[in-house]
Amino acid sequence: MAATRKQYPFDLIEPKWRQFWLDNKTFRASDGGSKPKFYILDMFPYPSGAGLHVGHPEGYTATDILARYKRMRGFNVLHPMGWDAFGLPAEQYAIETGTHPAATTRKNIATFRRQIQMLGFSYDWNREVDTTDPDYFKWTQWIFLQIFKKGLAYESEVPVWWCEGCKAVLANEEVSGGVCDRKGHTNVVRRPLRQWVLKITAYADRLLEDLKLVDWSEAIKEMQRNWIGRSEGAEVKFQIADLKSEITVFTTRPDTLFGATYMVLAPEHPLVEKVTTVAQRAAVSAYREAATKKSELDRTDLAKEKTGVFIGGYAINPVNNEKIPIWVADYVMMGYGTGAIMAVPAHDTRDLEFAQKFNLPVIIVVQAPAGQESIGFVGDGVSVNSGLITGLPTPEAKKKITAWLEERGLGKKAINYKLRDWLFSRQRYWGEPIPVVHCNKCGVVPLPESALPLTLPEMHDYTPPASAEPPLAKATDWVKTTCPKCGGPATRETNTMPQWAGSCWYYLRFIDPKNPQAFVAKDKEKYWMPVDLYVGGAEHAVLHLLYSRFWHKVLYDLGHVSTPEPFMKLVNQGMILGEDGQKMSKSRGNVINPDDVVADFGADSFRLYEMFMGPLEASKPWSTKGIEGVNRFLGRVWRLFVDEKAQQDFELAVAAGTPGEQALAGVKLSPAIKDAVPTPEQLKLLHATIKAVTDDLDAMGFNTAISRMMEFVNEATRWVAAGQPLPRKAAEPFVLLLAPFAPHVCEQLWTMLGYTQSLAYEPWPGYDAALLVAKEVEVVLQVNGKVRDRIRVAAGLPQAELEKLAHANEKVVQHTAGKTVRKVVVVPDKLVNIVAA
RNA sequence: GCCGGCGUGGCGGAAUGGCAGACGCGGCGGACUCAAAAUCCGCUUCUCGCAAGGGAGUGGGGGUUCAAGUCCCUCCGCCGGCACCA
Repeated sequence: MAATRKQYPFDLIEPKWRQFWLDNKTFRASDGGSKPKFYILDMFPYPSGAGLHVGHPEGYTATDILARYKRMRGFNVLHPMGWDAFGLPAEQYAIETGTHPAATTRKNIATFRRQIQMLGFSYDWNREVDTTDPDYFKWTQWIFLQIFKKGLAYESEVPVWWCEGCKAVLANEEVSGGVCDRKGHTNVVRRPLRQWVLKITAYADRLLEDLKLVDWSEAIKEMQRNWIGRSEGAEVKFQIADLKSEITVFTTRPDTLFGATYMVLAPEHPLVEKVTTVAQRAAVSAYREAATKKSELDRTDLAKEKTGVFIGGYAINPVNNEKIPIWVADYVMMGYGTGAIMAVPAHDTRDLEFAQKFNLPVIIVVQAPAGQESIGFVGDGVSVNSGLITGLPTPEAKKKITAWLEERGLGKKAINYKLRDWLFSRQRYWGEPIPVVHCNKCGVVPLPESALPLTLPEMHDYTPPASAEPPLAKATDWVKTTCPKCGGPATRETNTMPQWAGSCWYYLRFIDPKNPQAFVAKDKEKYWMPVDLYVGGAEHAVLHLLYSRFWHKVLYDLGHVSTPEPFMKLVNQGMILGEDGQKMSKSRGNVINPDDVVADFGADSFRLYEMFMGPLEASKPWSTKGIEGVNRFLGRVWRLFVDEKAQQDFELAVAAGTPGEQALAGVKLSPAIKDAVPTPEQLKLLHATIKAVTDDLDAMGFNTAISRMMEFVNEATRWVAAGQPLPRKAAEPFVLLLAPFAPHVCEQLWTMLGYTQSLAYEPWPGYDAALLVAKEVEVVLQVNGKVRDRIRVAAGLPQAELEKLAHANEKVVQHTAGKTVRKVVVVPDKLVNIVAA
């Protein structure tokens, strides 16, 4: 590309307008006014050292187009950008090189800001936030204190995932199958550690329930539902034979209680020790030890074959007083329900597999519907062999047996969630310090608000102590403090917050980014919230969105925010793959760098291409040929508008060394653009284009909107080639339509059209529906559903008239000859279908 | 295994149950040019045919309908999520 001629001088146009927008603060949003508000948000990026990736601008371009469109439609638009800048890579880099993470972060942010600004996004840069800025994380800490004071933060000894590779504790969500999600390390082990945990489970029901308030894709809602994993059932107590203890199990199928033929405890279950008989002791301890080791390695590998050991003890089934054996098996997890189950092999796939392997009895207690085998049937049927519930369909049987248990104090209705409390502390340096101290006298004491922000101490050595203590433990001067309550000696908390913390509430700070009195002023919050549209990658479908909804609800309960949900509409952009159709990665060598693309084709082409590739939500491969195509389109637009002679002069001038700005100013409007009256044909095309682009934008159909504009340009080029003028009344609205997509070149064209102000707030063109009504239409004539001819007729012809025309048509006659007409279907202005046999 | 989503030309992708393949890429042909590039114009689902014209066609099979890429059933494949959740 470098050697070939540019389609148009984007290299001069684009920097000029970017500077103009920054200098004039064109996109500053005011916190109020008479216009309706529209808050359109991108998921802010982690500014990595690798710089911007072509995947980032996809969502950013989509939101930018909508932000610009909404401004033109008269909305007061809030469209901000910032940096989710705490995180491990900067800390790793610090460990390797001694560079302070803050310095690395500053540098990376500068790169990201430059690259994002290079694309001409209409962010209100006065609202930029950075999660590592003490003025920002002061409020992250403040919110933590509100959560703490509400009793939703607690300390707990938690067996955590410790990654030997990262030298760091990972959240459950960061480990999959014993492998570290961040870097792919495989040496991840469990160790118990004192941790801060947030009680997100207290909000499980509302997080689930309120999904119906938001306009998100069903797929994402479903993912959240699955993650929360609510299931209704009962807790049932089983007496242990010859012991005073009892085992409580959780089951979703209390109706199958009569079919329970054994019980299983998780290997970690505290009762295992107590119930194991002397004879079984050796076997049980060996099994438990093996299970722990396995769980340290790769749990998913266990999914193959069931294992377990009989522990010697028996339990009494409360419904029929049968003695059933108690086993220990690792297919029961300590972390879910009560860590113990009643096994009903006839109606649970896992129990059946286990029972078959160990020859345990299988008793049918649910009759499957006709034609289905009852053994292994896990759906709803009719209870059999089940005493008082025999003969009842499953839902009623559940209700009745639960009530029966409840009356006798043997059990109760219960609800369980897969969702666990949120492990909130990290043993890292580069995160928000948790603003509490540990006092020997007073215990855990929150810092007073006046002590915020609690900043990180300067350190030279960021390596964690081998003890798995956080690196902050090494900053002894910082750690030593006094208790805010009793004034006695105390130590600071050395854990820091996870990266999720800062991103849990950034959308609120954008509303009031510099407020020193509050995390957000009440009136501004009320004006801007909720976020009308939130766009980001699907990788945050569960965690980020769940955590931030949780914080938002806590703030809502405390009266700090006015809406129960933060994000009204959510859209996930798809991934951009490499030209080979594979995920972009350095190792594959298929990474496209936005800097190169912008240098070759300009930001407008880059934006336009990212939108033209396909639907926003789909994954699609990058194509260099494709971007050449849209670049060509913008070239056609340019040539449609500029005077050919002036363009040649411009090129000569630039070649001769005239400063670009001056040369550009000499480029004049094409003489074909005149104050002429548009022809009916031109008007029709213009209005059809306006309607299509408007409708497509409202539906976020960016790719099809661009197609429509291409069609307009193709047609308009033909007019001009044929010597027709391009009336201003058609040219100007077109520039406005294209402006949200390719703002730089459109601003330039707008200037050439004689305007002295930015087009950013020009009213969006309207269309006249009456102009779209065709006078003549093409009607398809079908015989037995096959197209045989097309005829042009006046629009609005009555059905009988159309039918008559069809019967008279030569081609139709050919295909109906010798047949009897059975039926005729007429769709006015569209088609006639003659059914004949 | 379970839950989502998706299968349309050589490629990216369009199509409120009513003309499948808009738009772009690529390809072919033409104009301009000494020539090339750039640009402009035309053609381009496959197949039979010199043509006129015919036939087939939206992952496979079945169904509903005058009419199905679109709705229903079933199977296959790909992508994403969860994964012994009791």
